[in-house]
Amino acid sequence: MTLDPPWRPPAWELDPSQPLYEQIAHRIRVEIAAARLPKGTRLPSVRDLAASLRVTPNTVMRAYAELEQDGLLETFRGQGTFVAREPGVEARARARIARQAFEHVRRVAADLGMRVEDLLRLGAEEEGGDEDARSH
Amino acid sequence: MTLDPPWRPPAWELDPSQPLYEQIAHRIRVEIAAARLPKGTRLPSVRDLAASLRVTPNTVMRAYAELEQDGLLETFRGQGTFVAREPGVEARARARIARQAFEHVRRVAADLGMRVEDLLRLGAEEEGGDEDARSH
DNA sequence: CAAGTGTATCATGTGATTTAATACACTTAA
DNA sequence: TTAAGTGTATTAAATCACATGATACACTTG
Repeated sequence: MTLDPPWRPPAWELDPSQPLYEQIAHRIRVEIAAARLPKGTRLPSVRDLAASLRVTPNTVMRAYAELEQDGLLETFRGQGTFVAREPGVEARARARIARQAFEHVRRVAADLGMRVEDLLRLGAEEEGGDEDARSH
Repeated sequence: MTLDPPWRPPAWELDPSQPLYEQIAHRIRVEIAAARLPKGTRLPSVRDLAASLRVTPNTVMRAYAELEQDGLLETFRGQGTFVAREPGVEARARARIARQAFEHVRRVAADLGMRVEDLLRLGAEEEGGDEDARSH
């Protein structure tokens, strides 16, 4: 075999209380968006990544499937899973993430009746503060 | 009875795939942060809100408990649940939400190796666009 | 053919969430 | 005192998404 040296994922910690397959998909999405995963790059096989993450192949499958659904990946039976060659994948992935982030703060700001600008300024000021301010 | 006219929640839809008690807590948190729920305001009784949301009293209890834990509410047995009188509740609630929102975009930007400023600018441009841009 | 790909389908287990039904402790008005 | 309305606690059960584990199939390449 040894067609292409498959991309090797960086050390991953799967902690946060989010579905495993979502975490996996998210990490890959980010790697693509950040252009650290060039188009055409071969991903680890479902079984390999599963083993490396101490997870079931089924779970990795679900992550890959979601990303293929998004058009970020393309798979070929018997060959492997690759970052989509379609032009603009990185840009699309990046734009998508950026838009979601913006809409998030947009909604929060609207809920509070604030402008996005002011909300973020306030949030930045609170950096590292608060913790458990109220002594109760 | 009829001590105080308890605060009447606006029409609520409990759709998003988040725990019910989290959704309830979030809505109240926002109302407090936005100062639409002044300190000392009496909330609907656990049973009333539960009935109005077509939910179990247990679920509302959990939401109230979480907010009391955060110091946003204070409860008195036999009397009811109220917005904490402690000075600065609204500000604290608002600051907390703002900080979380900021840290969110902060992390996303870091993941992409972008500055928060640029991330949001990009996200704002994409407003309403994309949808399902890739034709696959 | 053999080894390595993706894919599909089960049955099963697990854990958080939610329901439902009670029961208890307290406060207030009648 | 009584009754109605508060919050609170407990228990059993149902549900559901998630993840596992095992197995089988389809395909590509050397």
